[in-house]
Amino acid sequence: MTSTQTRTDAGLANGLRISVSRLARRLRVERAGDLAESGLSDTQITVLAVLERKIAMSPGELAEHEKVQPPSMTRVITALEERGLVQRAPHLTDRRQVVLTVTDEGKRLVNQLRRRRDAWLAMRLRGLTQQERETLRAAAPILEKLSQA
Amino acid sequence: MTSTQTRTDAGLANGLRISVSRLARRLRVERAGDLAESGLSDTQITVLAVLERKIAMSPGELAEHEKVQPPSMTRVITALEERGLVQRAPHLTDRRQVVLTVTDEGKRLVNQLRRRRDAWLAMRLRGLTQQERETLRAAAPILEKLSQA
DNA sequence: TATTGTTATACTCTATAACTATA
DNA sequence: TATAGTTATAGAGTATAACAATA
Repeated sequence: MTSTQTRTDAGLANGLRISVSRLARRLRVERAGDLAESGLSDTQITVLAVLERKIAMSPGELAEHEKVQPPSMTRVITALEERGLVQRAPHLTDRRQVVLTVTDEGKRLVNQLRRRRDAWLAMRLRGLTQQERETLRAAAPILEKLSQA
Repeated sequence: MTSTQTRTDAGLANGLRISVSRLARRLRVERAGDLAESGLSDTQITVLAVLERKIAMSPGELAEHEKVQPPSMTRVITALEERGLVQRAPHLTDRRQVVLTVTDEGKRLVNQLRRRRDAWLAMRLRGLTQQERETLRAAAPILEKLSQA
């Protein structure tokens, strides 16, 4: 299975899809420990991380961004707020809207989780040759581009 | 975000983790349509695909492979059997065990889903330069290696 | 009348605990 | 007594429908 044919373009699509999906799955499994330890669900962590980067989003924007329905996002936000990780505040001009921001404690947690997630992969990367790391360095932005709309 | 620092080794881990996770997520979203259309859940499709490649596995082996508990796998298998996609048969020597095989209809469905999943990525790959595709061709087996234990 | 967000409720998937059959 | 699988039951997460407040 490791040597999936990637010579043809169709073969490349198949091989790349499998290897990317498999590594992503492994990354998820590796962070499962942190997930359990933090007591937050997968979506909760993702939302917290999004908010930490792009500040002051509304629940509606977040729901669309994360491809979940608004009521589901309400529950996620409520859970995060009860843990003191995010804060709801009224919108300045439109009082129907809610503005969300990450608390200092939320920021601390996000950065802690982020570092831990990178740690596993960084360790595995050290087991590669210099040449292989160069290849991945070149591939990363291309993978990023592929995922964009 | 696209130009995540990948120059340092720590930066590479972070950039690679993000790009791989994001593309995998995109691949999941893109196949969500097929998933809904087939009426099968994510795990059901995965199990069917595993069985189609490595024939005659037992429920217990599958549960371990997919990192779910045995009762969960029982439900997955039952659902697939009711759809006529897999078949349960008694083990030849140990009558406690169950042997699973994919039916012809199951094989047809797996191959159909597989082709459709590759189609989206193949289309995106055609939008890259020849040079970029070469880089990904070189990267795929390295990503595969990273995900191995 | 349209929108933003929430509450009420139901469904899907997975887990733990208890049980049956076989080794 | 241990193992393979199943049944019974509960919990987590998300969805749809109905509702409240504001534009």
